[in-house]
Amino acid sequence: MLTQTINTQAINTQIGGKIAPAHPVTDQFGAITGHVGLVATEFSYRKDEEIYGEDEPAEYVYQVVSGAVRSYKLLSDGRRQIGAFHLPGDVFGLESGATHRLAAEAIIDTSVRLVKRTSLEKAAGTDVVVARKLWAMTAGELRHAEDHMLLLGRKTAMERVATFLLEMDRRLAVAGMMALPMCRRDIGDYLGLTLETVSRALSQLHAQGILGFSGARQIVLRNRQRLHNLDA
Amino acid sequence: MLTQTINTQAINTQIGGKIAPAHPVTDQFGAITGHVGLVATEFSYRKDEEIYGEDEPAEYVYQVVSGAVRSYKLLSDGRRQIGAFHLPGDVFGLESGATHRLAAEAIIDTSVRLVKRTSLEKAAGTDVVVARKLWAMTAGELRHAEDHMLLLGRKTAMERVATFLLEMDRRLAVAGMMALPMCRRDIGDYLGLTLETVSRALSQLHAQGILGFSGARQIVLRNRQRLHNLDA
DNA sequence: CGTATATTTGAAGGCAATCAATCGACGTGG
DNA sequence: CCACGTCGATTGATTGCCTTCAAATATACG
Repeated sequence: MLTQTINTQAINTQIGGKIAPAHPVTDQFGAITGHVGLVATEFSYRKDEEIYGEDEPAEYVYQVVSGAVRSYKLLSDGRRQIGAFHLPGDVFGLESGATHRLAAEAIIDTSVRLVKRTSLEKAAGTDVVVARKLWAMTAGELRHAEDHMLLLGRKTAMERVATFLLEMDRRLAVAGMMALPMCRRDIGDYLGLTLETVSRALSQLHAQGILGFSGARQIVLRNRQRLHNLDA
Repeated sequence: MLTQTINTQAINTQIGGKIAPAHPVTDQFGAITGHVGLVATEFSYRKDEEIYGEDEPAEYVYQVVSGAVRSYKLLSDGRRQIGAFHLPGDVFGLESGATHRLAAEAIIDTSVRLVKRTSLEKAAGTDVVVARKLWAMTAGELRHAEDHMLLLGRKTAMERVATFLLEMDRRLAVAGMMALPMCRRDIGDYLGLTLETVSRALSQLHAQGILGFSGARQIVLRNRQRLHNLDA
């Protein structure tokens, strides 16, 4: 399963250069592992590979090094709701309880760092700074979920797509351009829409000159203000 | 503003008899205040009174003693998404950051107990048990939000109403009957539907004999199994 | 008991889903 | 280098579920 075990300090050194270079302050994983000297491990998943299943015991906490991950729930007939996308630098799979409440899959080839949940629990039991950090990370996920409930319950299709584009622009734009790792179906399952509706909304935004394509997943926002206006 | 200040121990004694009699184990507020001897205060709100606004500084953490509370977000044009209902025994308004992410209003006349957020923060800084409890409470809210995203993004109107009824049945049924504190509009704004759609779904369930009414807000579930089947 | 509010029910319309076909991008092998 | 095949994305036509608009009925409260 696990390919290698390396010293945390070495990993933290890597972070500055490789992970989330745009947001060095928000490397929450490193903040924890660096603080208590936990041993982190690296591991890789291929496109569409499951990382963990819904209701599975939460053995590890993960941080995306490269690639992208989707967290989702399924209904019995296959309907899927993606609760979050995890991009380089993001921590996912953190649970206060014993099991994962959503399943996680690699969207593309992805490498992660991971630490045992029990190690974090133990560290939190002796170090209030770690405990505070774990709480803050869960609270951050809750904030995102609350915003997303508003989107899913009350926004129109165009508003949802506008919100999505602004979120992705904020999280993964490099030089004004974003390379989406996920397909239209993933976007639809994140926004509570069908892939066709997502495609139509993007086409409409393209026709209005609000965004440009260089391939279906390479998008450049040409007018963030108008996108904000479409976002209710 | 605040009507009285009373000893925590006395409050905890009250809890057993008055608050959440059906779930004495899950009194998380008492677990904290009892542990570190925080001073709790009681306060009352009238029907439809605001308890705090969205993005307001989070000065207090609350527990419903009696009544009911709705937490919600608004879009600029007035569309509303209720994220959660808070019933007797529930803690709400707990934030890891400095501000409330949702607004809160009393649905009916409501009394709460509250403690200063800074007191809890301080307690969590010296007592890892308190810190762990705060994390667990936020994680519980996150779990509910994740379930609710699935409902809002992927369930049909009838499935949403069935889910709602089973949730309320679990949380506030007494002797097989539930007295809903909230109106149809609140239910609709919780489920991402209109009040008319909620009403039609309830009428249909009534016509099928799955539930009975004694007044629009007094509901008795006559067949939980069939309701579960409707819940995907 | 009367009035205001909440709920139910009906009729019509609209937005997104579904069903279906074409287009385009990418990787492979000839 | 290009033909081919596959998967993903776009576009079109139609359907349908839920919303909107409207009115009647029920409930709560002074």
